[in-house]
Amino acid sequence: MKELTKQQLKVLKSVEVYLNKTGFPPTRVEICNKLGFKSPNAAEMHLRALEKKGYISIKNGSSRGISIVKNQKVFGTNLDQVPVIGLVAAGSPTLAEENIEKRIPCDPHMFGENFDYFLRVKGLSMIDAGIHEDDLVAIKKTTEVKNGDLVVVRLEDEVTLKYFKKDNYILELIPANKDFSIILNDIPKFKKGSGKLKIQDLKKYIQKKIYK
Amino acid sequence: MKELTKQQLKVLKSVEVYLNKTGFPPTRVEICNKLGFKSPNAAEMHLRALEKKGYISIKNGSSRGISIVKNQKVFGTNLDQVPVIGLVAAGSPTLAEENIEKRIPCDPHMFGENFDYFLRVKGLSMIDAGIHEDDLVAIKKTTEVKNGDLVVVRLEDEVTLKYFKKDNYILELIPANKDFSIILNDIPKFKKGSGKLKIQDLKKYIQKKIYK
DNA sequence: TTATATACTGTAAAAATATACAGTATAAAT
DNA sequence: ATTTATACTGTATATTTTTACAGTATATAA
Repeated sequence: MKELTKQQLKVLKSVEVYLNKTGFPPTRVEICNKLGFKSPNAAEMHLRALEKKGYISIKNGSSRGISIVKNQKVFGTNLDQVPVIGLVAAGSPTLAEENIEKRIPCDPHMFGENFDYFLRVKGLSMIDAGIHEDDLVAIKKTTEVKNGDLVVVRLEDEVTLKYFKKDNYILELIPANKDFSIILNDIPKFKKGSGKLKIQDLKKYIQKKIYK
Repeated sequence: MKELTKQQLKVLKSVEVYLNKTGFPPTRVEICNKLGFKSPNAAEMHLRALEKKGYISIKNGSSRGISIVKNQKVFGTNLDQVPVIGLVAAGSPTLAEENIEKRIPCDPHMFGENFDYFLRVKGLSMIDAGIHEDDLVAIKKTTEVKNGDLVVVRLEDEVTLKYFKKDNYILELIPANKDFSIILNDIPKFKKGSGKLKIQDLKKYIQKKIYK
């Protein structure tokens, strides 16, 4: 993404503000009024510069035909390639090449917050959470885990999704299927650095049955 | 929120679609082209009706000056009270007062199309569709049922959710749980006016686990 | 010194657009 | 039988808007 001049940034910001306030884009003259320009051509030239640099797109001949370009994906080429990792036990779901099932071109902000990869769900252990076999779950790496969060857990060689709950000295990892039993662990056995339990990732947004 | 006519809803949807696609609102003529109207005044009148009913706002004299009014709930006061009905067999889910579990203040257009009430799901019969016990399902009354639609079915005194499928003389009501068997019916047994089977409602949008 | 890029003013014309007015048609309500 | 609401067509016009063209001014780079 090319650098913007001070004035171009001003124009871009004023377009965004106008859009947020009114729900539709401004005209050249409206931009001029806002920024103190006296000629509509001032706005026009800044807009064309913003278009050339990929920050906005302009529909020629159309009034207010300005739209903010979110992800400067001209051909879908520079969409992020988000890796898909199978939840098939045996080792933690790392982003190492051998674990990557495939890559899906999509926007890592599609659920608002950023995420790092997709996990493909195997088995029926998450059925009560509305997550079914072959669903893709968007995973975000983090170190902050709250009670109730859905986390990716590796226990020995098994990798699963569990709800996280910690009350003082008791750590519970609750599956989302009533047919499965609750795994309940003493915290000392799995305390920080023990290497036995790793809460590696945290998940908030679920992507259901796309890209089979 | 006042009710919309079929055509007004079409216009509202087309504005939303245009906005999502382009980032700015359509002109009257563009709406006409999309919906097959031949006079810009057709769009104009629908837009003014939508404005009067509070679904959009229009900046007079401004090109493309349409914006979608998101939630006109300043205090949540003028939100519709949508009834919740328990799916507990024994009689069809009518809107009669004795069947209404409670009322939830919310926008009947929260899923785009209008709907009439919420149905609270009991049992596990819809688990494969991602619908779980105590989920609320938004129901829309209609007489148009297509194959694959999820419908509310009353059979004698039992009320359930089923997928609708009709091929010539065979009517299938398919549950969304592999553990349940498929009910398959000859159409003559349940033909129009027999009183045995009533496909009363049709459902397209699922509201999951809000307002417990 | 001479380009070259940025940043405008000022004007004007062509095209896009909103919007008013005059009708027609149909179904439902009174 | 008459009104009322919905749902348009068709035309026309004033206004909005884009956009091209001709300039001016200033700072920076070659």
